Amino acid sequence: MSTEEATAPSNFIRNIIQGDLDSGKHTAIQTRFPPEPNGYLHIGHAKSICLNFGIAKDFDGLCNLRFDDTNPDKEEEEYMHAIEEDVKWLGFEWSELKHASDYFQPLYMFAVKLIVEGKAYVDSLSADEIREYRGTLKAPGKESPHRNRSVEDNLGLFQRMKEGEFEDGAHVLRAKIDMASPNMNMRDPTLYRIKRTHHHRTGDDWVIYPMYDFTHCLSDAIESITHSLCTLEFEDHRPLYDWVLDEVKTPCHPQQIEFARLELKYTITSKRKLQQLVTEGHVNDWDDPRMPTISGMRRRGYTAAALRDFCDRIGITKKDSSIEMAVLENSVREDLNEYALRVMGVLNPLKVTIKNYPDDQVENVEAQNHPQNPDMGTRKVPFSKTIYIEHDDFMEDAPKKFFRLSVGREVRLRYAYYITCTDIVKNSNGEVIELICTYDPETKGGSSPDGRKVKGTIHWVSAEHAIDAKINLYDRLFTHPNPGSTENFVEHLNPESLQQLSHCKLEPSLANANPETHYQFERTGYFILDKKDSAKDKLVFNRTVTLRDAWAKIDKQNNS
RNA sequence: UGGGGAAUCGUCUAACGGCAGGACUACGGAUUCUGAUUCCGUCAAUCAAGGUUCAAAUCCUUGUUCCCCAGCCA
Repeated sequence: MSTEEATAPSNFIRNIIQGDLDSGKHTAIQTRFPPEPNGYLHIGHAKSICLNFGIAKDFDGLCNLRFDDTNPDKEEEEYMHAIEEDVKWLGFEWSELKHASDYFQPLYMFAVKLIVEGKAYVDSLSADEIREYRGTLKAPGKESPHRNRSVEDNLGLFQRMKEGEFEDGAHVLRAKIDMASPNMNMRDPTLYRIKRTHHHRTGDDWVIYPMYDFTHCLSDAIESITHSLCTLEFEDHRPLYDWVLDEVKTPCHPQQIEFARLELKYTITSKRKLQQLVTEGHVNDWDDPRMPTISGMRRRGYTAAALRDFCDRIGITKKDSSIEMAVLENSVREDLNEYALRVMGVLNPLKVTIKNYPDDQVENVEAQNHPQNPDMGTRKVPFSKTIYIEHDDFMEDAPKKFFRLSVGREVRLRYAYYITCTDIVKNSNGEVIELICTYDPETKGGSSPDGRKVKGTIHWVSAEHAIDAKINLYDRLFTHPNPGSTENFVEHLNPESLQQLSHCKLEPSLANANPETHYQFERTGYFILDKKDSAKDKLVFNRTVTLRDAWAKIDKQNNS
């Protein structure tokens, strides 16, 4: 974009940080984005990325990318690469790339320290028993019979857990806090579990893995994070976050601040559910353009600038909210409008024969690549006797407000001539398959010497010169505004979320289209070449987003 | 009386005791060789009830509604 992006609007977290800077509590800001590599990043992560990296950028601080890889059962290498790619694509640079697994050794030492100080113990209850002992939301839990083992016993047991002497699940290390706490997280939370799973980074070095609550706060402290930003569901974990840091006595004690997750209407932002869509084949992959994943949106043609703008617009608060798709689409249109190359493409072709146009004549009309920005230049588009126009641009029984083609009506062909429809040709089913028109040779270039007004301008391609393409049109993935809240979200998938058109006709310049360039097919929307499904002789375009359509509204009103 | 949070136009979000503002949407209108863009305009909100105050979205009291927590997930 030509204009510099303004800094993000303020919010309560930025206010806190500004306050900490003003008061001298901090002289430099350090944040982090801590994804678990167990799936692809989605629009909700984009919110967190923009927040964490955006704050670091605007306050002249640093932001780390840290993989929260403490559960090898779920985590994979593939996801890490995808996440790195997505963060970079969004336009951010991390200060350091870290892994929670980098800290397994110091974490172990911290655990030993807690044991020595009588703040942690090895419990030998089964998972089921631990659950029973935990009590309920309203009833206090009761202490494990192993809670008062001696420090020596605990040390020995924990050591042997680490050395692989016990079966998975035989023992866990727990913090000794308060089994009667009204906060369930404080009822002696598990710190370590035995898990004989190969870790994608540490291999088989460890058979015990630290839990999130133990790992996260300490990782933050190790990295000298000043503000640890996370979502609302971790609010109840903050006392534990602080407890661990206080008991381990880390020199750095980051402040955890929670904000509301992003919810987008008519979609889901749950890695588990997105994963399910992929595994059950409801979508083609994580980067299916209908997915709210960063990779899906990228493939669809959404831009990083649009996503950043969207994240700025939605704000940061502690209130549960659900954003309308229109906000996202607005950000996408606003960005693309600036620089998308204007071209002509016909999605549903209707043949038009211009009977008074010379049979073998071909004229190259000059078309602007961006009417609002002449610097983007012009191109030549071939025009001939037989062309295709959009089927929707003809109506047999057209209302007065319909400014396009109908028998006896005149329209302007963009950058070419005025044509008037004189006859129509139908097939045996009564469907219109061809229009017979005349053109006015005096109107070349799109204006007439007599200055007569033509209300409608339509796009077209020369039949002989057109190139064929497939085009994917997308609609919302779900028909329910909040599919995630329903019993079975899969039941609410929109059967019409993907419409594939296979006989589209595009102007010849598109033969050289590349998947990095955003196009506006005039009057129909923004498109991008699909980088996966396209080949030299087989073009596949994805419609990123439609243009606003005033006629669609009028038409809808007429029909209702 | 388990604990922890949150309530402002249809949807988001500002205002931190002093004119309830902005964005998106919707609806009008102007311009237009894209029914696009651009421009102008209109509709539209403080969860409720009390209280304090010259003045309350903001402070106090009492309610109401919604969200989160009982993984050896994060």
